[in-house]
Amino acid sequence: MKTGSTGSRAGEGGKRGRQKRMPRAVRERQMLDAAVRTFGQRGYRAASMDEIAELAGVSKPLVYLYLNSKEDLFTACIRREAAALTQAVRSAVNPDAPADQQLWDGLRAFFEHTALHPDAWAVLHSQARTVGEPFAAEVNAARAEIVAFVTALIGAAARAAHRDPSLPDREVAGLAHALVGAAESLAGWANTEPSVPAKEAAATLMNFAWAGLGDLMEGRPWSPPA
Amino acid sequence: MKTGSTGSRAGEGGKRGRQKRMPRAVRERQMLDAAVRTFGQRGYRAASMDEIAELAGVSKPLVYLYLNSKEDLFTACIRREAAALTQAVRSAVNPDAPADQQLWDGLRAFFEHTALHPDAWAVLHSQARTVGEPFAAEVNAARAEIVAFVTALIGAAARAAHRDPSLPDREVAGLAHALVGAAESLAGWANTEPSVPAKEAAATLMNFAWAGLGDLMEGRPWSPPA
Amino acid sequence: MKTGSTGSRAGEGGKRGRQKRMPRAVRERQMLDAAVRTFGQRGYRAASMDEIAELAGVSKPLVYLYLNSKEDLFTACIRREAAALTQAVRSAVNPDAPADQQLWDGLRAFFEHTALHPDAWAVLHSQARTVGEPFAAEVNAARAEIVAFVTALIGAAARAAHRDPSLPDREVAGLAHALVGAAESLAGWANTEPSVPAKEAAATLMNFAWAGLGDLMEGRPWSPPA
Amino acid sequence: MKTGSTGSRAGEGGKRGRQKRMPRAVRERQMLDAAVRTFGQRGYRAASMDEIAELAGVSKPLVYLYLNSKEDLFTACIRREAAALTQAVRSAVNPDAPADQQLWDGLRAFFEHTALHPDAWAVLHSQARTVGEPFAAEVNAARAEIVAFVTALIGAAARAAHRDPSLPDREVAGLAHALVGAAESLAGWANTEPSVPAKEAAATLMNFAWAGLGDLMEGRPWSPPA
DNA sequence: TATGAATGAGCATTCATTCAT
DNA sequence: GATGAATGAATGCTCATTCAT
Repeated sequence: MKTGSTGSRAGEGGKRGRQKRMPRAVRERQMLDAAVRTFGQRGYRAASMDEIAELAGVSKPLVYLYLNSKEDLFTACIRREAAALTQAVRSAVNPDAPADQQLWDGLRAFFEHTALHPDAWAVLHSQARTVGEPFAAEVNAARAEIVAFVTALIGAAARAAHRDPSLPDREVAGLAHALVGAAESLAGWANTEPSVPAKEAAATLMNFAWAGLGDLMEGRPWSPPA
Repeated sequence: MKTGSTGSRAGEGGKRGRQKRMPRAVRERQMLDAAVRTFGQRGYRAASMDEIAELAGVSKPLVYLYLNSKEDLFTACIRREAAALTQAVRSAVNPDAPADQQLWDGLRAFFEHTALHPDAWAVLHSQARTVGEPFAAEVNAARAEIVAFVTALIGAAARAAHRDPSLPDREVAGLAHALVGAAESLAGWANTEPSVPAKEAAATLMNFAWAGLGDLMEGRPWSPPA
Repeated sequence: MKTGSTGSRAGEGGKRGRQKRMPRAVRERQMLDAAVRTFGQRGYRAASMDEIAELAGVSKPLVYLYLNSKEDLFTACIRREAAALTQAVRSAVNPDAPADQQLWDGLRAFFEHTALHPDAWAVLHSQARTVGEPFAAEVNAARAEIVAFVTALIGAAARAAHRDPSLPDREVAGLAHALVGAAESLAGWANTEPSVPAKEAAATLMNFAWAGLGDLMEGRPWSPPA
Repeated sequence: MKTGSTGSRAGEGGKRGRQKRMPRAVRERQMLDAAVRTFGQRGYRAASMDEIAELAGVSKPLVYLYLNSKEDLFTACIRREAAALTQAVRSAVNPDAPADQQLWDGLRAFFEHTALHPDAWAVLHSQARTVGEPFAAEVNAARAEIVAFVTALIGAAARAAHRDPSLPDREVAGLAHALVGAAESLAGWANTEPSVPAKEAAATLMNFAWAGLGDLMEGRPWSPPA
């Protein structure tokens, strides 16, 4: 809904060619859209402010006036898209549902969101991992938030399963990292290969994560609730 | 002009300052080492040929003489490190062992290798994902090789489990991607957090992948063979 | 559209934030004040119109509306501050007093004024010397006026001393330049070093100028009249 | 002798148009010459690296390779020209001569040097006074060295004149500042007005400084020794 | 085999200045 | 009388790449 996949919104009238005089908030969103797209496709270093400004339909000075610097612009992209993604996942999950249901819902939302906003996903996933850049903290924070979310999910599920003692914390953290990594990888796979729908990707991962390869091989897949 | 018989101290003696006249193969390896290190730490765009040349202890023109261009140099890094990694994994796996043993051995080798060569791993994993760059093909090929390896492994295991019909090919491919992604993510986690040994990372992943979260929660973890 | 009778608090009341609707003369003085301060502290090139406008508490277009361009603004600063300085000096000097008294009074006024308005002095002295800039003429004119004043002073004194032939014009001009330069340098010194009061600076210069180093060394300083 | 007033040294042959492949030291001197000229004529901020590079007959990257940054380049100019000027003055003064002789010799050397290298003098005097710039320290150091030299001279003269107690230190420092300022001002005057030879400027200042205006008016000028 | 010298092209950033309201 | 929105044109600096030796 916000990452500029939708080219030009119809109805604003006429010629195209550099719309003039819009309120700051609108221009800022246009710039962020353009930036997400450019950063997503070229990477942070390779993206040029010229290209972003042009794609946003404004002059470069305006970009600087509103967003300060390339680094700040990128940080703003990260923040916006990370918030959008976590929001999408969070609002798809019912915290009172059983653990596998929660996971299933979250994964579906995740794959749907990443499929819908591939550039945003590229910014978060591929481009942002670069070490040494000053925004590394921002990116890691975003990822850490997701991992923490999953960690809590798994931990709660484990406790709910009456196990005592439950899994050690470090084990749980490791599992969360593994799960998130698997999801990231599958998201890339689903977007690259022609037509792997979000639901199928989610199902594959759910099978993998919940039943385990061992069960799958024995013909005991996990099956979607409800 | 001056035919240097022993003008400068031969061999490794002395202060270190810029060794002269060594065979091409050696020089090339020095350059690749420097390049992997620099690319791994800075990323492709941020790494400068100046820095690489200096770290390699040679002049820039020599780098160009031997390795042609920044792009070619990076491609060479990818190729070398991808080969090293796949070689490490492959040679740890006995194709006649049971599937879970094979997976276990492969994972251990993977985590050990990435822990041992973090810059190489960074080049393969983080830095190389950048789309749009001309070497994307090379990187994808390397990853595809690993995925194919895992795919074959899982496929064989499934067939060996007497299931009929076995899992559909696309499902298997998806599982392989998930597994590889989980491994990649865990490798980053193991290297970042203080002191998660390769073996533990491998065990965590093996548990996750083989037994599944469901089993784990019920207290039925996978246990290492032998 | 809305005819602002007393919509916003009139006069000086309230928080300070951007006073609306004041007479042009007042606004102009605010701008010049801000400009003198900024130019004095940053220099002509380094000062930005943004900073000046902000310091003046108005928007940039207003500055342009009233003062046309950066160059014109700077010229206006020069003119205002040069007039203030010469006025201060002139009005301190009684043209009927003896020459040394006139010089003494003028110097004191000069050092007092520059100590009181360091930014104005910086604009006149340091920042404005830049050759090549289009306002060089204005600055030189201001300085020339002071030199001419001193020249006249010295010339009159010489003639009054019954010397015949009096000092040649060029010699007098040179002396005036020397005296002005010495005063400028001492003004900088007095303002930089901690606590050299204007009066002391004036006395030092008066001694130097009137008695000469030779006399000083022989123990024959000039002593203030009255 | 070193500030590029002399356009192109004859004898290096032929076409002009970007001499190729010269040793680093030579190129560096060319760059400094060009920089002194440009900074002297335009000022620090207004001078562009492009212009300097072009005037030096090299490409901009080479300037950066050899001299690092605009700031460093300017600092190098200051250092070189300050050293040249102080050297010129120092080597003209015989420390065993009487004080007025020393002053006379020093002043002559000063006016000759500044007349010979007007751009260098502009860099030292006009352009460099800008406050807030990072090289202010360098410039002030250079000026402080000259002032210290003059201070020592005056102090020694005072002591040699058997006066007891001699002038207080602060008084001496003030006199030195006044003298240096007068010299600076006269240097500008001598260079601006058509044809005031160095010797005449020196004589004017010497009269002013040594005899004092009072003596001059009474017809008792200082007369050159020897 | 190996390098000091050199550059074309691009990039992030800033600034004085102007519309349209 | 006053301003939010917007830009053309520089400017400092870096980098991959190549000669000439």
